[in-house]
Amino acid sequence: MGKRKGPKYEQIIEAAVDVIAENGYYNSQVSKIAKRAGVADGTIYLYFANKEDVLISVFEEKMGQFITNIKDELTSRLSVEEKLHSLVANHFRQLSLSRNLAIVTQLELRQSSSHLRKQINDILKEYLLIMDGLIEEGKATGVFSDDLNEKLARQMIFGTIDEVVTTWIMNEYRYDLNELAAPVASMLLQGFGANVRAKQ
Amino acid sequence: MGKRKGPKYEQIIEAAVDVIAENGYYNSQVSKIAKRAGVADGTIYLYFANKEDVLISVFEEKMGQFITNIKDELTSRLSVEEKLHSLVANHFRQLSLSRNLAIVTQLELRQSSSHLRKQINDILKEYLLIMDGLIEEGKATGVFSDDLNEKLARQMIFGTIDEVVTTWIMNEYRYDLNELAAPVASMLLQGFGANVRAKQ
Amino acid sequence: MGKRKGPKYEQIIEAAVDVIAENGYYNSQVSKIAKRAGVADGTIYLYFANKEDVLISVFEEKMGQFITNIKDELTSRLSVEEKLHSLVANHFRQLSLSRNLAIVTQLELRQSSSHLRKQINDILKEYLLIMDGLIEEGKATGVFSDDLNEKLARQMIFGTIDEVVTTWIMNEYRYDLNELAAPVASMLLQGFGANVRAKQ
Amino acid sequence: MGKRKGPKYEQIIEAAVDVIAENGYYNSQVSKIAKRAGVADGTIYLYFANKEDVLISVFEEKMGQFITNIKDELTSRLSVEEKLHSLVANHFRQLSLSRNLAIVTQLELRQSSSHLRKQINDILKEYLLIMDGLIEEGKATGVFSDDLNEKLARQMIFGTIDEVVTTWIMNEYRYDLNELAAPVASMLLQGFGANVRAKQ
DNA sequence: TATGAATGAGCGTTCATTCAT
DNA sequence: TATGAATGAACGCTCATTCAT
Repeated sequence: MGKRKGPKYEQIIEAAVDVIAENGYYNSQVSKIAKRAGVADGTIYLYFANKEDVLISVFEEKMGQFITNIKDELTSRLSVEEKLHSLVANHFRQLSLSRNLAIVTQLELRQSSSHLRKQINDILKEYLLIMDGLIEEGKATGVFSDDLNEKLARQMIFGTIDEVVTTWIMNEYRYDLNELAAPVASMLLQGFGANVRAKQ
Repeated sequence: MGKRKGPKYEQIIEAAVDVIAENGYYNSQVSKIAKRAGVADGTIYLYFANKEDVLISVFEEKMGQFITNIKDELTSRLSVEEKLHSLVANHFRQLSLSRNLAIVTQLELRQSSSHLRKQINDILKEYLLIMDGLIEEGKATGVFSDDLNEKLARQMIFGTIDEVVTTWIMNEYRYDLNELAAPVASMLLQGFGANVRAKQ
Repeated sequence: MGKRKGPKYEQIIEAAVDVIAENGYYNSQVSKIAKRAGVADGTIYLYFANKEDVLISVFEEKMGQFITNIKDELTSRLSVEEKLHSLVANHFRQLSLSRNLAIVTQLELRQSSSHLRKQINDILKEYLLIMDGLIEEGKATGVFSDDLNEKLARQMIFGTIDEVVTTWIMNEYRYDLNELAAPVASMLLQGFGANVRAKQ
Repeated sequence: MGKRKGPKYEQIIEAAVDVIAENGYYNSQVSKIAKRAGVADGTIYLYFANKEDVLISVFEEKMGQFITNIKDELTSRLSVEEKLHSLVANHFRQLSLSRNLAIVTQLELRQSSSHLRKQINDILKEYLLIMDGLIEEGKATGVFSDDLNEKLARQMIFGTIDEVVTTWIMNEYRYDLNELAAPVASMLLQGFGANVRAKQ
């Protein structure tokens, strides 16, 4: 169990995302995922320890790539303001491009047991660390207020981004999520004490 | 079914909150709630249509009072800044006072089926409308930027508050949530273009 | 329990017939019968030992009157042929007049446990004895064949009448059951060796 | 669900007949049938859609063979009188050979919901059509009266056979059902106007 | 007598997981 | 590796019956 290799592993992950997005978390039986992946039910257990392991792996794989993409853009030499905007824009862009992934991470996977969600949070930690670094840099460079509470600032970034994406899904993608990156980043920066009047 | 009265109704609601907080949403069987409430399984069905109805009622009852409390404080003649601070502080205070309720609303109830969450959203709508009113007032009185995106602003308020509370729970209440109301409100106001330097 | 008196007893019996006819045997809960009878659930148990007792009593009361009616007409001085015709006609007439009773005795009560049906059979015994007497008389008077198997003859009478009524109900009363009394009696008599050519 | 194959399907059908015959229709839980069949509860649902489907299938399988057997004998070149006798004798013989089946079809399955009984009736229809054909032939060949009501005649055949079998079961098989075929057929034929004195 | 709120045993069905092939 | 038939524990809900008032 837990041997990660071969194309089957990927097939199952992809199938899980699609099945969960289409049927909802609690209608996503192992047998349904197996069928969609084109493998037998039992095969799932050759690649994953159990159903929960499949779901965690979905998040791991997908969020791993997600975070890598965001990191990649941040390494370039950008101002803090540009970095925050880049992070938000990248976050929105990636979820815009894969609505199934958006549904799964924003809605369906949150229905999982609190135990599973703790593990998901661990995976998210790397993403949060990126935000932490960004805030630190903002303060160090004098762009953000000295008295800014860093932890709260990060929670504000994540909470806002998260809520904006969720609302977009709940509104059935009726507007372009990408267009919200600029105003969202602007509000956040302003909240942190950066002078962004000009940008808005 | 669905006759709301007597002490049993309240007992069941309270039992449900405790059981869900302690066992998690998907480990909260009807029989467990009944036992905790000190009634027979069947008695649940004299007061509620089904299990889902119990959960919706938990949210209705608790959120109803929650929102009423927040509204009550807002009717006083306060500035927009004071109102936003009051809202955040009140939100944090109420959840500080009932950790089980906090767990249930922030973590466990989100595991419910999307069908149930839609109903929960309807209840939340009233809360969101309060926020909308506040933002409108802020723009009308010139406290907030003219070009503030109202929808996004509300999502920022809700997303931030929500994330702050969730993080507090995930950190096992290791700090005082109430002390975060002022900085959170301040960051939000600043994000909306209000001049709040002095207050912080 | 089992005190048979007062108008409530009758009310409950009547309510049971109606409720069973309208809802079917397995949708006829005690509470439904009580509501229809205009009494509390618990009151049923002041007049009947349990639900099964209600059902047996329905059959007892209704079949008792049913059989009495048939007996009354048979005491008159009629020929065997006339008596058989009278029995069939009377049977059909009574069920024609109360379709709810017909549904209950022909369809719904047969869904009861085999235990209950044994008791129903005991009640029917009196009716069967009437038929037995009739057949005996037919043989004694030479109207029926000497070698007629009396038990079988009775089963033929009952089985035929029963099936004709059931078929009539299954066909939703689309024809007049009463008009079938003459041909049915005629077939039976002929089957028993009576010369009924002229009558048909 | 509903995949009919392998020995398990047969096992479950046979187990159902035995369990129903021994415990009565409403004491025949799925778990009891599964245990008797030597399979897990869940296995039932690999072969049948639900409990009702098991019961319908019992009737389908058993009645299907029952009717086929009767048909097979009727295709031979027999007189109408012989055919009717054959039908009755065959009916009696088959139920004599499987008392559990007799109990199930005559007593227990009649307790099923009217919905289920409608489906059972559909299966029986083929049997009734055989009887219809027989009666028609009787009239066409002048064996039966010209003025015989065909519908009633069929109800007489079915009602009589049915009642004779039921009575035999209620009398706990104390006599040989097969011996009743001749007199029953004779009575029926005579009732239809056939000259059968000689045969009896 | 009469009430009706409360009881709790009982059951059909699902689905994650196993294992013989 | 891969299969998929088989497993059986688990749970929401109903309803006949009781009993305090």
